[in-house]
Amino acid sequence: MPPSPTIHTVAAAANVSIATVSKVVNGIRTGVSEPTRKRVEAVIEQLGYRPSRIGRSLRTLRRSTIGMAIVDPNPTFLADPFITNLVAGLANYLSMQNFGLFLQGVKPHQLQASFLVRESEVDAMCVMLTGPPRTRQSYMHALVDLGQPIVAFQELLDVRLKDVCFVRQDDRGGAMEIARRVVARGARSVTMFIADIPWPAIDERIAGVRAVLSEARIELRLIRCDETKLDAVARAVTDYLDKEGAPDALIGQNDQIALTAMRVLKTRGLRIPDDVAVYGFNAFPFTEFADPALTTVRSPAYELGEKGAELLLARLESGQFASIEHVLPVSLVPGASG
Amino acid sequence: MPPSPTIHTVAAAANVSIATVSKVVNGIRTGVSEPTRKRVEAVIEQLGYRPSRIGRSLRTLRRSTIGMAIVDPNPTFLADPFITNLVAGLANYLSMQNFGLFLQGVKPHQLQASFLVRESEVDAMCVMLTGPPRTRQSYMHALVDLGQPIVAFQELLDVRLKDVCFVRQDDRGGAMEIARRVVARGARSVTMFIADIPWPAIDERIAGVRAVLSEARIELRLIRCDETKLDAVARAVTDYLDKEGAPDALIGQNDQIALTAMRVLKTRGLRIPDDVAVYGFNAFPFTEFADPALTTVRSPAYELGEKGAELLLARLESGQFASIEHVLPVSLVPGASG
DNA sequence: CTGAAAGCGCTAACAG
DNA sequence: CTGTTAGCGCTTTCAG
Repeated sequence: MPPSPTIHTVAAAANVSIATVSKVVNGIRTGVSEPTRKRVEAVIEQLGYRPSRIGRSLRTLRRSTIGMAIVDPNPTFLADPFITNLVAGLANYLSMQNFGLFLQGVKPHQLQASFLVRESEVDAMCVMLTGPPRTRQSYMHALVDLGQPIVAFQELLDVRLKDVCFVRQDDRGGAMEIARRVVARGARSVTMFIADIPWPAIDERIAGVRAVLSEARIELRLIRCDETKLDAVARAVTDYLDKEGAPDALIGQNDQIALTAMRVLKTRGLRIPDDVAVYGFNAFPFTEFADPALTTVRSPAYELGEKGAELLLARLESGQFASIEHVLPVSLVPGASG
Repeated sequence: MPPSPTIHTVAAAANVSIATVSKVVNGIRTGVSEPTRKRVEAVIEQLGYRPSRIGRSLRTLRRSTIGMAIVDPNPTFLADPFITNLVAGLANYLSMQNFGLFLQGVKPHQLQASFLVRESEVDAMCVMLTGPPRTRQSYMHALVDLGQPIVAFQELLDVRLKDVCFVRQDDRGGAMEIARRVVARGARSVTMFIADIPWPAIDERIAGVRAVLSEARIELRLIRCDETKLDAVARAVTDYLDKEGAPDALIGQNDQIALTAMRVLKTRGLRIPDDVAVYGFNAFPFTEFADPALTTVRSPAYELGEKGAELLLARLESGQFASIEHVLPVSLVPGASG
């Protein structure tokens, strides 16, 4: 296979200098005559010349590439539709602006060893973290030390972190809407099933639910389980029903948990929503498979990705983030489950 | 913000030449004394020096980056769990070998305009295509013309395409297993719901089902619908039941279709599997939400991604693909739906 | 309007 | 063992 043509190959073939080729490639209208431009363009076409982003980057010191690190102990780090949609929004917005997306799933303890951190490759970073608060914080610090702009998704604002922008959805607000529905139904006992590792977004949801319920003098019970394993969730729900009986309302931290709970409730012969009202969070397509349709909250995951990209590119342009936090609204998706 | 330290900064601070720094950074044991190494490493640490992949790439003409183009008219090009798992497998394998993944979702008519095609940025490409056969073929040719190695996922082998490796799952075999179950149940009428645009993997599934059924002298009815819209699927199923009545067995091209069909059947009061046996394809987690559990086929999507990465890296190393096609087996996941 | 030349950060061959 | 040097492909300034 012959080596790819470079700007020199093109220049030689078109009998011009590399400077002229560069101007043509970059669409610089001034300083190159129409005949010359035509000739160069013809040669480019004929040779199949593709400018090297590497060469350009080295010269301009801009890489036009954003890194996205998804910290997740799970190898299938893209499994969650929330992340998936967010990445799609991010990738699409970047693409439109001719920016590339460098995607990497990284296991919690490997972040430091990842070349996204160890080597200099991208103009800026996006992160989606998991794990307990202490660990996440140390990740954020490690990332900040890189001296690159960062967009952190679904993290709570930490003003001590410089050149970081926090982009998240209004989890608290969404949870409050759910809780208001619970209250309106007249539920007296409410149980929420949540992941067994702390997560800022989930804490927000809990806080939102609690705020509304406590005002109505309704107690909230919290049950933790390994939300990544559907059978662990099912077991937790089963155990709960055995020990405590059925609550009036059951809230899942996300749709997967709610749907799993719904199955368990149904096998017990409990009617939804008459015996137990069920609520989820995130409103992704598979929610539609539920029967009855799940009452949930739509996550603007795709829009979060887009917004993160937008803010990051603006930051690269202007030298600083316009704002250090951006919260997108969520909206209730009423179903028949509660 | 001070500019990032370069190899020169480090060399100056450590009182050595840039060549020595380079050796230390790249772990070249020979030709640098232990004290010098220590000193350089200390400076690197202290300055927070991160070698630039750009500089290295320019020099070595290797970018250590693979591009993944997902051609999809849908902006949420990552929505399908099959693709999601495949990308995760790809990304993880590449990461382990210190390769980066450049991810891009591209609308069908935009492939040529994408910078992954227009500019030279990656060492090799992976593609996941959609669309009618003619179009896909033209995409493949456009990609081949780039003169880069390509791994095409879920495409049928085309020996005319040079330096391309086709990585796919045994869709036909999986479909045959499903069909054998259908036959074993004693079904006489079988209907398969499929996407309204042709897709090689789906054609394989159809062919597999048909092969087994025809041997048992069972006719297969094919119904096309817009599989990307769940309500379109539901409507197609409803229409079919109205016009033709319930078949003994209903096969969905994928789990989403099967689950949607199941809902419709249930609202009609049809029992599954007694009245209608239902089968899906791809076995992703949400299948578990179904009641009864869906009989389906597990897709080795993650493994496809890994295998593609492995073959591509080996190709980069050796100069040519070891084999031009790689087919991974699928396995039946028996459920209670048929 | 066009071209010569410098230099972005790095590796590798070679000289000392 | 260490340093000097020549580019890799490109953009940009400046001179012609």
